[in-house]
Amino acid sequence: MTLRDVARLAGVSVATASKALNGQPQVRASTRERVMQAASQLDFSPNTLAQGLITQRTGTVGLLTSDLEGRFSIPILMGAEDAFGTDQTSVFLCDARGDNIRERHHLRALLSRRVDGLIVVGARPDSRPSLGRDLPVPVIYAYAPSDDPRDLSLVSDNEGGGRLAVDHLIRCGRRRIAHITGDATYGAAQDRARGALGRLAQEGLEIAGGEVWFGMWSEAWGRGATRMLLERCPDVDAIFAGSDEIARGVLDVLHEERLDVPRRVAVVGYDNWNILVANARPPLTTVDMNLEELGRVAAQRLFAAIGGTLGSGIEKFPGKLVTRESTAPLR
Amino acid sequence: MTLRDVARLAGVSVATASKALNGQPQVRASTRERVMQAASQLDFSPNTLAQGLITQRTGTVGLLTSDLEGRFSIPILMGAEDAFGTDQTSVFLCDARGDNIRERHHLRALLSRRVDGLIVVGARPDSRPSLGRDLPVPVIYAYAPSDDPRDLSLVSDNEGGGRLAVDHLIRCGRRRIAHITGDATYGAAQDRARGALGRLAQEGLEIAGGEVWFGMWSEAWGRGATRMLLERCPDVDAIFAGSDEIARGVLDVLHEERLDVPRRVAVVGYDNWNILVANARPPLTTVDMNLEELGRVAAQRLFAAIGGTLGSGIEKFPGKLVTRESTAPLR
DNA sequence: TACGTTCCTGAAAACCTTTTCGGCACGGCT
DNA sequence: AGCCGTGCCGAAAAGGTTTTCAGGAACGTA
Repeated sequence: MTLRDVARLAGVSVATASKALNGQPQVRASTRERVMQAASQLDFSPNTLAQGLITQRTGTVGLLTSDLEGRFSIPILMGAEDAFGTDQTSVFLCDARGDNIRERHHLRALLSRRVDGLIVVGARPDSRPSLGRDLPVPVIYAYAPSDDPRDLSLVSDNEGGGRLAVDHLIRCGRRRIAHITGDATYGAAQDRARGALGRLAQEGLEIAGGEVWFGMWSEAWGRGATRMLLERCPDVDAIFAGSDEIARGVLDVLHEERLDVPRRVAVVGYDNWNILVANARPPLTTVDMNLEELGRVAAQRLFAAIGGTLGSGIEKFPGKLVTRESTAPLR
Repeated sequence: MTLRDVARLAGVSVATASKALNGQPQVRASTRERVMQAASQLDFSPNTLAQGLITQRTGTVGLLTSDLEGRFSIPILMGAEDAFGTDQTSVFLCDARGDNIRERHHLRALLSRRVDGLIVVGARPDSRPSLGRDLPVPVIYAYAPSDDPRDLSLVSDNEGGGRLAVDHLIRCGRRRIAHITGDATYGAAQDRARGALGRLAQEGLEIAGGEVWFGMWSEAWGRGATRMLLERCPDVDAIFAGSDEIARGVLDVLHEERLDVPRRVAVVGYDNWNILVANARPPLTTVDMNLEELGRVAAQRLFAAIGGTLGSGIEKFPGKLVTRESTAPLR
């Protein structure tokens, strides 16, 4: 099962066998053919440890995530896994469970396995501590940016997403647009709200209800806020929810109040979380953060940086609006 | 950064340095101390590739999943990751996207990386093709069993889960219990139904509505089936739903019909999918498949089998009932 | 002093591959 | 005939570690 066996079967030296299998030019075509045949006959596959030891490339990367159960890591992880493909690169998955010292442990383990690079996926879209600048491999931060601006971070453009949602509502002819969103301590909530307000201002509109409704990332808050909103501003004709969960709560109350969606009130969510949007009544128009794409690009950037050098700063990824039946033009 | 550097700094040979760091007995205490000091001073961490090359143990395992986005792989993956810990073992994550040839590719890559073992996580609870018996490393199938009974598979006990749910409803004093569930081609749906019917028979009860309602794993089906059920059997006092999604649909219709949950009708779901059960009105009693535990045990079994040998057959894992407000004793 | 023990240390082989470089054979040229 | 160039192949080193085994020192005993 080793190269030596292949070489013996083909009647050549290991050196020649190696060159034959790796497409090196200094080997006669007929010899190469014999080696290839021997290799496939023995079902030979090279020991990547030995390869890595000598080439100083392992063809592995570490994926350091902080919460696997969180729904944001997964699409990014899939995108990255996808981009690396099965060809050359394998991915070490490490979940730090949000624990800093576990993260250091994982980091240490990954480095001693000589990974070629690292992708760090945060749990919340707010910035997280840098792993440090003195690592022997390139590092890319995804979703949650590093707090060190010299690192390279890829994040979702929340402000753009908020603008996108409101823009769509305006194009649907809505004029009394409210915004119900989650925890105000989340940068993402602030950014989405800023984008929404910006687009409204551009149109000369005020936010319906007089303010952005910050609260929690839950259906219950979506329900509660909607009731308060309807009391203060009964003629609202569109609600932009800061998450699909909140949007579900919003829909629930509108349904109870017999306010037709989308004819009377249009609703836009955020996240494009399939289980929520597909089952909603009616199916929910929402902003998709394009996380798979983000993961894919992270992988590509990392791949390009291996051996070379990495950029720095925070790169924002635009989301995209996915329209379903919860929004429609007025009449 | 290599062992040679450590040895040089400590004034010993690499052999002695290796033995000192690995706790081998044939080294004087003072010498060991010097080596340890040198190692920590240089922040030395051994090259696991070289170690693996010589010890024939890489301390890595492959996690071969068929659908990452599926919600079932993730908890299992977390349990496994958890059990391996950061100490010795790292996990290669490979997602085959349900594609058979991609799976073969990944398998080949993992073997050439000399993983010490494999965990295969299926997408559906039905059986899947075996990877074969002639692999050089132990393999454990999780969630979806292998179709070869000589392999070792760890799966969730769906029949037990169905029994558990109905048992709880009976203890709550319910007598007219219905079962609305998903796609009849899923073994899991059949098993849960069998468990439910078995427990009912044991109590001398018939299923309310006269039959198990098979359909789809969606809220919409939950709503539709509930309407039909209420028409055929208006005095139903409990509904066991085959998934939390379906249960959400059930709750929705009961809410519309002003049938109080749990006083008038009790509802039990399946999966304990947090986003759905926590946000439900009222929060949903449900069966938790204990998938993290399953993943954890899979990892432990695999770890034990490395070097040794593995059992075979299908091992079932009991679920557990998580009670919330959607069920309560009658009066 | 000579010898056997015990304890510790280091040289070297091994794991498997890649890559460099020297060498061999052969043909063509002067 | 002697020389050079070209094309192909193999010996050997390298990568970093573990493990075996031989040897040296110190010590006690005869």
